[in-house]
Amino acid sequence: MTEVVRRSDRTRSAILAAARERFAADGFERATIRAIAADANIDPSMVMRYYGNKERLFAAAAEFDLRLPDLGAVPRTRTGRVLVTHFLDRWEEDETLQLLLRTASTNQAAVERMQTIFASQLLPAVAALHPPSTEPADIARRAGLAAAQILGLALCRYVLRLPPVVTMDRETVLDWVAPTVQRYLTGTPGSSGRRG
Amino acid sequence: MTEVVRRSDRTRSAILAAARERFAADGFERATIRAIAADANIDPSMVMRYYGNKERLFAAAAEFDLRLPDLGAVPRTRTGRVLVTHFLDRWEEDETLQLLLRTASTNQAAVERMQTIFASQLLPAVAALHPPSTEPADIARRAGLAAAQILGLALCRYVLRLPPVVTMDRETVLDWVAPTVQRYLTGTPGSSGRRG
DNA sequence: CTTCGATGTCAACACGCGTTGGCCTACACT
DNA sequence: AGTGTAGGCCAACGCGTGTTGACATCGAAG
Repeated sequence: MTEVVRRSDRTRSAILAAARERFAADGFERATIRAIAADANIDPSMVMRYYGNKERLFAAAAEFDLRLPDLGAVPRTRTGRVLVTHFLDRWEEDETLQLLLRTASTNQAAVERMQTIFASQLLPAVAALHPPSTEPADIARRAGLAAAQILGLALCRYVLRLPPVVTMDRETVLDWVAPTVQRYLTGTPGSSGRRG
Repeated sequence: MTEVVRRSDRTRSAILAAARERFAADGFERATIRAIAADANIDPSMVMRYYGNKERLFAAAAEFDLRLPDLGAVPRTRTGRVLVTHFLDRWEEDETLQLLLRTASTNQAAVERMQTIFASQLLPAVAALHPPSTEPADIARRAGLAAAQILGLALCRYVLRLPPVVTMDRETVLDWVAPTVQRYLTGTPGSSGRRG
């Protein structure tokens, strides 16, 4: 079974790239099959041929891997900084995260994708920071709080474009936000962050 | 000039209430004039008569006042807790905030409304915590960070419905998030919160 | 009682959408 | 050269939308 490169593969990926761009920019409803097809320089009916319908095209475009590092392998006091840095990178190199954030407000499929990514990618990464005996609810809460902070930052920076949040350079963001995430991951409610 | 109560006022406000509900639940595009009119038990053309078009109806439905307390009047170490408490109340008693959060992802008007609310309501409230000589950029950054944390919490709790964030009771949320906001408002990047 | 504006209904328009099916074209294989 | 098939285009469908204008009804003022 050698992998044959079909001629259609180029078209398929052109459609997917255009779809990601349009969905990220306009959301699910306002991104039209016609516009996506035009961006990919093909006929709208091709989109249907390859992806069946708009929903399935969206599902394909919303496929996403956070590629989280192994948080257990970095110094415990630096996990917050590492995680926030990683997310900033990911936001800026792959528009799929913006796509999900934009569409999740109106699209149930996107919400479910977000929930899945949270449960299957972020949660295990946070769990790696704590002994197996730790209460699952504790770990889940920590992951949820970290997600809230990180997604809120992305929302204000990339979607709402609140001027002061857009202007802040990477280092400033890290200096302020990393300690917060650090506390959520390994600290206690009132404290600044260090704990066993 | 006595205020005359027109018979149409009931209809107007019925439309507005239905519009808020639909926009909050479905977003701008999927909330249809027909559905809103049906909820208000009137004809779709009435909506046009009273609000002109869908955009203006949305603008009317998205009118919002945060009703922020005077942060200068509460003990300095409790501003974080007060602010987060106030937002939790506001989220739950007035669906307009959810409406804005949901629609801002796809609707430019909602984005601008959010930016305006930030600049004209949150920013001054934060400014009241600092001497007039404070750098405006510093105040804006603090307000932006607080907004990111609070909106991220709302996003995960009310829109994405991440289970651990939904489950957390009010007190737990406050114990974790209030110190963060406190630090953003009055602390320094690395610290836990107290400063002049 | 008549009149007239405010309030509300009905039917229809034009448009853009997702989606479909038939047709054309190019290329690999015999 | 002939043929089968994958890749691609075109024109059209049915539908729901925002929006419009003509018509009905109510309630107060003359």
